[in-house]
Order: sequence, then C-alpha cells, then structure tokens
Amino acid sequence: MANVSTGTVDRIIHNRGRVSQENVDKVNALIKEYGYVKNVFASSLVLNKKFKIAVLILKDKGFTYWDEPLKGISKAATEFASYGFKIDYFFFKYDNNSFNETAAKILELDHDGLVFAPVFYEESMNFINEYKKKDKPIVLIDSNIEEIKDISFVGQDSFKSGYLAGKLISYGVNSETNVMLLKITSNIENTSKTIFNLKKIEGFYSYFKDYKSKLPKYNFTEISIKDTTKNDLKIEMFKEIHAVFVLNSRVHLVAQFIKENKLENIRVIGYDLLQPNVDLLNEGYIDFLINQKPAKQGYLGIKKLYKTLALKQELDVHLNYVKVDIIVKENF
Amino acid sequence: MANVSTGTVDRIIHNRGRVSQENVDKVNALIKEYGYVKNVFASSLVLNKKFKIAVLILKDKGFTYWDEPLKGISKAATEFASYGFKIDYFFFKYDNNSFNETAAKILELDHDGLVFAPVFYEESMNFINEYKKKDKPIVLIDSNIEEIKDISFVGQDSFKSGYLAGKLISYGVNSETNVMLLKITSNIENTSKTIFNLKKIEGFYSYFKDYKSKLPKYNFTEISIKDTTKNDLKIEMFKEIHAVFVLNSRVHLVAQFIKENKLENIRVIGYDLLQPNVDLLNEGYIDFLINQKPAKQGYLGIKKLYKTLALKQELDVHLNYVKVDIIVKENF
DNA sequence: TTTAATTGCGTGTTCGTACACATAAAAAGC
DNA sequence: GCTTTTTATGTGTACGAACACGCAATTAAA
Repeated sequence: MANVSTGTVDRIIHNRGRVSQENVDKVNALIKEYGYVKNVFASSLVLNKKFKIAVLILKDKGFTYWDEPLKGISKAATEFASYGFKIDYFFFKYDNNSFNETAAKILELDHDGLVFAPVFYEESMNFINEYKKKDKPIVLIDSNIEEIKDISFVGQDSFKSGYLAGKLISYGVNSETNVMLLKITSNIENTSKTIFNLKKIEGFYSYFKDYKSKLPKYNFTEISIKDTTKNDLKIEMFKEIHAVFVLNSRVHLVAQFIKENKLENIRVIGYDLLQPNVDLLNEGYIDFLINQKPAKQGYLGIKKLYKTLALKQELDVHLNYVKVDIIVKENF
Repeated sequence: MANVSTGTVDRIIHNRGRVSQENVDKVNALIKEYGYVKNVFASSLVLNKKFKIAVLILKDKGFTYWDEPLKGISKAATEFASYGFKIDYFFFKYDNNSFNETAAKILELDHDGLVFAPVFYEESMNFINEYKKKDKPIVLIDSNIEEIKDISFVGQDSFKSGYLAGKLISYGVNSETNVMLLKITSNIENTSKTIFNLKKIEGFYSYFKDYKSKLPKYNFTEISIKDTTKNDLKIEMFKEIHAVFVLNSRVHLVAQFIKENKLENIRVIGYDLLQPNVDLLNEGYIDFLINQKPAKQGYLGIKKLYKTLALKQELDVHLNYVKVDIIVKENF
C-alpha cells in the first residue's frame, strides 16, 4: 500500500533507520489505520532463539518448603521448552559459604535471565548488585529485597498475609485470648542474617490495632526457636495459650507437638501446604493455613522471563503479588 | 541419516502412509535414538490456522454475575488472538425462547469449538446433543451437566463449596444456631427449569452431618425468593436467625437488607466477588464470600480450546475444578 | 500384452519475519 | 567536475513444518 518493499517496512517497524521520513510517515499512518500485529510464530521461528535461564535456589535436607518453588519452575520448564527455554539449576545449601560459591558460578556464566529466591540478606544483596551489571532480567521469588530497585518480584504481600492471620486468629472468639507468635528458624553457627519477614508480624499486629474496639483483650508472646531440635518446644510455653501463629511453613512442628501432648483448644495458624501441614490440617490440629503458593511463584517467575525474553513484552509490573489464600480442611 | 527425503520423514511422523515399512522402521528408530520435538512455531506458521470459537452465554439486565466469565473470555481472546483465535459471541437473554433462537444460530454456523455456560436445563441438553454431532470440542463453564458425557467442564465442585460453607457458618460458634438457606432465583413466567445446583445444598448439609457430634444444635430453614422485587425479604424472616447462607452471588441483596434494617449478629455467607458483594464485605455485612472465580472459568474455557485446537493436545481431563477460595475482607 | 491403478519417494512452495547483501541515488569531499 | 562516502531502498534467503504435486516403479485389471 505504501509502495515500498517489505525490507523498508521492516526497518520502520524496528526503528532501524535508513528510511526516508516520507516513507516512515506513510507506513506508520497505514499501520495506524489498518493495524499490524506481529505473527509471533514467524518471528520466533526466524529468530530461533534459545534462552538460557539460571535458577538460584536453596536445596538442603530438611528444607522441604524449597521443593515447592522448584515444582513450579520445572512445570514452567516443560511448558516453555518448546519455546526454546532451557533452565540451569544452581542449588545452594543453608550456609552462606555454599551460597557465595554457587552465586559466583552464575556470575561467571552467561544466561539470558535469572530467577532467584533470596535467603541470606547481605549475600543476596551483593550478588544481585553484581548480577545487575550483566543487564539481564532478574526475577526474585518468595522474598523481596526492597532496597534493590528495578528488579521484579513474585511473591506474597507479607503485610497482608499477617493481617489476615490476625483476622483468622480472632474470628468468632469473644473472650480474652493469649496468642503466641512463633518464629521457627534454622540458624546454624556461622550463617549470617537471613531474610525474615518482619512485615508479617507488622501486619498481624496491625489487625489487632485496627479492630481494638471490637475485639476482646489480646495478649501476645513472641518466641523464637530453632527447628533443629524439637526440645525447644516445651509444654509450659503453651500454658494459657489459646492460639498460635507460626510465621512460616514449619507450623507442623507445633501441631505435631500439640497432638502428641494432647493439648486442647489451641487455634493454630501457619503457612503453606506442605504434606505434614496438610496432614495435620486434616486431622484438625491446624485450623488455617495461609497458602503462599510457592509452586505458583516459581512458575510465574519463569513465565515472567518468557514474556520478557520470548515475547519481548516490557517487564512493566515489578511487584507481582500472588493472592493470599485461606486453606482450611474443607477447601484443601 | 535415514537417507530419505523430508517428505518421507514427514509422512512417517504423521502416519500418512505411502512409505515402505523399511523406511518407517529406520526413521522411527532414529527418532527414538535422537529424539524429535516439533517446532511449534514452524508448525503453527505453516498451518496458519484461524480458529473460530463460539461463546454462548447469558447476557441480560440485572445478571451482573454473567459479566464475569465474559471478562475472562475476552482476556483470553486478547491473549490468544496472535495465535489465530477469533471469538464470536452469542448472547441470550434470561428466557428460554431467546436461548433457543441464539443456540439455533450457532448450530447453523461453523466454528472450531464452543464455550457454553448452560442456564436452562432441558434446552441446554438438547442444544449440546445437537452440537455434539458437529464433532467439535465443547467446553462447559460454570455449571456442569453430568448426564452428558465426553465434554469438558470448567467450574467449581459445588458439593465441596457447600461443604465449606457449612464450615464457615459454624466456625467458632458454640451455641445453638438457626441458619437460613436462601435461594434467590430469577424465575420469570414461561421460563423453563433452570440449572440450580443442588449439590451445594447437599454439601452444606453433609458438613453438619459429618460433624454432628462436635457441633452445637443447628436448625435450618430453606427459603426461595425472586430477586425481581426486594419486598420478598421480610424482617420476620430474620427473626432468631444467626446465619444466612445465600446460594449464589446475589448475597448482596440480603446483606443490604440487613444493613438497612440494622439487623445484628447475623453471619452472612454467599458467593462471588461482584462489586456490591465486595462493598458489603468491606463494610462488614458479609462475613465470607466463596469465590467461584467466574472470570477464571471463562479464561480457562478458552485456554482449553487453545490447547486442543492449536497445540493439538488431548482434551484429556474433562473435569477442571477451580479451587474453592475463601474471601474475607482481609484477603480480598 | 496393454492399460490403469496403486505405492513409494523426492521436489518445491508456502507461512511471516528478520536480516544480510546489493545497488542506485544523493550528498559530501577534494 | 570527478571521486568517495552516505543514505535509501529492494532482493533474496533462512527458519522448520506441512503438504501438493509429479514421477517412477510396481502391481492389478482388462
């Protein structure tokens, strides 16, 4: 229609220059009038690009939670394999040295994008800042590091999930309640500061602040234990306690303890659908599980890179929150 | 490697015959050894298929629920447009004559697949049975018609969602409770039997049967009203009522009534995130909404056809249940 | 024996885009 | 005014799969 060749149109569409202004205008006007949608098949076919993605994630004995994102990632790997996606896995142990070594490996290699689930605060910061120099897209999953701008995050809004936990702890209760907040970590000697989401706790307390006038009296105890030994849980801790909010997926440790010691009338809330959690949910020892959908996070992480790299869509939305799902026995 | 032309390989891969057994074996052996993955881009490019999908769905004044699946469908329409997907919409009014006319139109035309949200029982049965003769894929959304085999369904497990409603009605309550089950329909003269999901009610009662020993006494009243006039709701109905379970998305009518009449301490549960529902959830007049994700259902309906038609995957799983999401104010 | 039908196989074209290369025209340099 | 560089544009090919077409070899029918 513009009386120019496909080559000229091509140059105009891709802004490659070497075209007269006259033709640029003519073609753009025609595109505007008639529209132009790139045929993704033809485009991908001729580009014939292979995309190599690096996945950096924790994998260690006892850390079953971290198997979940992997499930989603490998699902995405299968789905996008036919679009030229190839995923290289880099696993580190729960140990900052292991992390540093693994991260260093990635920095040496050449990938088209990175999906990373940060665990150690300092080390993750350093690594990301280094990786950013490569100018390749990065997607964080699970935990965000807000100090670092311009990278994508797929995960849950921790404040909201803590806030919801507040609601679930208090729903339908009319009498004074003692709540225990349980932080179960896996601190090992020599391991540096891990990312622990304070926003969950913030959100949790916010709920009680917001509804102060409508709620009975609430008393809170915060306890931190290591899950390396069960002895950290003691019956005395549960004396007079009506509800327990476990801040991560290790809620099954508490529920199991409650089951074994036949403690009664304790409302238990925690995170994620790990098998032991689900079992104890079904047995009635856990009241609510908030699903952070780690598998979905992994899947979406890869999908984001697919959209950026293969479909060349802008990585516009940097924060992708997965919804905060409430799971009870009946809707598991 | 097999010393045959691409044409021969092509015939073997597609089982088109006209190849000597010798070559078939040779090529298949090589494929087995080295693998062969079809390049979807090249394949789709050369096939250059345009897929025309018919969508048959209710669209009528006052039926805002039915806008939801449409949202998902048009999202899918945009997403799959570049894969040659073209969607024709066929809307019918809440009236079996209107349905029959619209359905007849579809039968005359030629589409590659159908997404259909059944409303009128008999008419839908007849239509589907007719359409099946075309031997084109059909995906039902929202309501399944179990009598008809071999077609796909995307929607919610109604029994489960009713069962969950039972849990939500009773959670945290220790005293005798009077529950009202409210069926709000839109029966118009001359309109034949609509699909109303009895399984929800079944599931609901099942919950109370299963937990009989652990629960206080529950008394149930079932009431059917038409939403054409608000006068059907009367204050007397709510006397001594502690909880209301509305079986569909029109729960906002009840919540609004409760708000206007300043009725207190009534737990309200209903379905779906329509704007008026969400508003009343946020104001505290609705306790729980069970999300049937109608938009997602629409989206998945089209996606299923995409997988069947474009990617030529088997329509293997006939029942695709969306998860039963619990929505409270805090996780909306 | 002759003719017709069937089988086996290779060639060539097409899909729409991306881009290398060639070439003509215009601009700049001397 | 002639040569060199730059700019503008067109041509041709590749990507991988699907399939129509043509032709030779073989088999069946007349």
